[in-house]
Amino acid sequence: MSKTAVAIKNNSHNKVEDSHQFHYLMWFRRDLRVHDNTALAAICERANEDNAQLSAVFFLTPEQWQAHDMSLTQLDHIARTLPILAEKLHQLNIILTVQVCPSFTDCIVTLSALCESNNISCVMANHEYEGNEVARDELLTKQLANNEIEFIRWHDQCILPPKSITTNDDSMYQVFTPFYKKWRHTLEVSDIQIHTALAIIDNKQVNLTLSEHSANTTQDIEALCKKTVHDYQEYLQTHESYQNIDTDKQISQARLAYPAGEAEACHRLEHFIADDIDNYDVSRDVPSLQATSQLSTYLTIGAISPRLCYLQATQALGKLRRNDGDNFDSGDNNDINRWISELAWRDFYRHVLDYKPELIRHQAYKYETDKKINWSYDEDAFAAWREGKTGVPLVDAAMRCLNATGFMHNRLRMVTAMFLTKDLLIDWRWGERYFMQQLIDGDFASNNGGWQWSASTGTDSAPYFRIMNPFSQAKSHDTEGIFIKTWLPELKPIPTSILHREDKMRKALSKNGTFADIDYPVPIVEHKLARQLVIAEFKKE
DNA sequence: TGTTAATTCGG
DNA sequence: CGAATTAAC
Repeated sequence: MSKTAVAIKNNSHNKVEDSHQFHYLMWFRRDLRVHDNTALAAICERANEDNAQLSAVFFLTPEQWQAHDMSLTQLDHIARTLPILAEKLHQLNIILTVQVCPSFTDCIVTLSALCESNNISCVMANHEYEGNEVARDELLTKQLANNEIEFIRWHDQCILPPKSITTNDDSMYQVFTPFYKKWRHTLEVSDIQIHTALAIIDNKQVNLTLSEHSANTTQDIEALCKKTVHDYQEYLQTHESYQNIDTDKQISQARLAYPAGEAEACHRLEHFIADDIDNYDVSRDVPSLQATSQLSTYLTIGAISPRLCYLQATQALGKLRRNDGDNFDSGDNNDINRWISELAWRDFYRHVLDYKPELIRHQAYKYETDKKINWSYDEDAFAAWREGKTGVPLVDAAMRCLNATGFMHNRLRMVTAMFLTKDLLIDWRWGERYFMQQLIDGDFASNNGGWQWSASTGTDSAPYFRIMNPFSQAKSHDTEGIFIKTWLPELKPIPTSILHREDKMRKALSKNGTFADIDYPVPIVEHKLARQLVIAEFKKE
C-alpha cells in the first residue's frame, strides 16, 4: 500500500533506531463504535500489515460543548458510551485513552504532544463536517505534517460522502427529491461494504503518556466521564435555558430510554426492521405510538453506522421482492422506502452543510430572508414556547416532553418550530439553539436543516405560505389527544371536539367558560391572524 | 411533509 | 354547524 510506504519513509526520517516498531493512533470523535467504523478498520488493517502498535484516544472538550450548545443528555450518552467502547477496543487489543482537552486548540496541542512523546507516525480519524471541526483538522494536518506525521481522515458519517451526489453540471442539489433519486440510484449500482476492524495481533498495549486529566482503564474512564458530566450539569444549571429544567430527571429519563452502546443500537435496528417498520409510512406521524426507529440518538454520536442502517433496510426490501414473485408493486414497500428516505435526509443536510459552511455561522441558506424578515426577539413569548406555556396544547405537550426527556418526535419538531417561527415570528436561530441545548440526538446539520425548513429560509424548505395549524395537526396526528394529555394531564377533562379547536378552547378556558377552573393558559396568539402577518412579512417588497 | 377562504349542501 | 370541494397563499 502506498500509504504504508510513506509511513516507513517518514518514520525512518525521524528516528532510525525506532523504525522496527511503528506506533499509530486512532482518534475517536463522533464515531463511538467498533463495528463498521471506517477509520478504525483502516488503521487496524495497516497496523497489522506494518506490525505496528495501535493506541486510541478520545478527548472530552467541555469548552467546545458549551460553545456548540451540546445538551446534557447527549453528553451523558457519550459518557455512558465511552467505557463500553473501551471494553470493545480491549477485545481488539487496543487501549482507549480518554483525556480532558477543554477546547479544540487544546486538542491540537495535546495530540501533537502525544504523537511526539509516543513516537506516533500516523493518526487516523473519521471526517467531521462542521466549521470548527474542519478548521481544527486542517490546522492539525499542517502541524503534524511539519513533524512528518500523517493525519488521514475517512468519510464515515454519511452513507454516501459529501460531494459524491451532484447534478449533471457537478453542483450540489438544491431540492431533496432529485438528490434522493440520484442517491438511491448511486447506492443501487455501488457495492456498499461494512468495514470490520481486526484485532491488533502483536500490540504491546503500550499506554499513552498520561496527564492527570486522562484515563485508560474502563473504571477510570467511567469515573472521569461521570465527573465531566457532573461538572457540565453544574455549569448548565446557571444557564438561562435550563432554569425550567430538572436536569437530574432529564438524565435519568434519557438513560432509561436510551441504554448506551453499539450492541444496544444494533439490536434496536434489527428489531425495528424485523418487527416495527410495518406501517411506518403512516404511524411514524403519530407521536403517541413511538413508531419511529429512534436511532438518531445513536447515529449522532456514531454508536451505529448509517451504512448498516441502509443495508439492513435494503435487505428487508430485497426479501419482500423475492417472496413476492412477479408482483412488482409490492416490492416497492412504502414503509421501508420511507425510512430509507429519512436516512437520505440525514445525508442531504450533511452535504448541504459541506456545500455551505456559512450555515455554521448562523446564516440563512436563503440569505435574502435575513435582510427581509423582521424576526421577533420577544423574550416573554420565547420563554412561553420554551416552557410549554403557549396555550396551544400540542406545542406545549411537545415542549414539556422535550424538557422532561431530551427527545421530541419528528412531527412535533416541525409543529413547534413552525409555531415559533410563523405564529410567534421569532428568529429560527433561537429555536435552533434551544433544541441543541435539550435534544439527546441534537446534530448541527439535521437540526439546522430542520429549522430552516420550518422557517422557510432553507434549501427545499416549506414554502412561506405552507404554515401548519397546530390545532389541525393535533386533530390529524393526535386524534384522541393521547399525547397531549400524557404531557398536559390538566387537559384530561377536555373532550377532543374542544381540544382540537382554537376558538372553542379560548371560549372553554375563559372566565365563564366550561373549563374555566383548569389552570392552563388561553393561546398567546391567534393562529389565523399570526398566519396573515407572517405571510405578509414574506410577501413584502 | 398545509391551510384558509369561498362556496355549496345537508342536518 | 359540519362536511365536501377547490383555488390561492
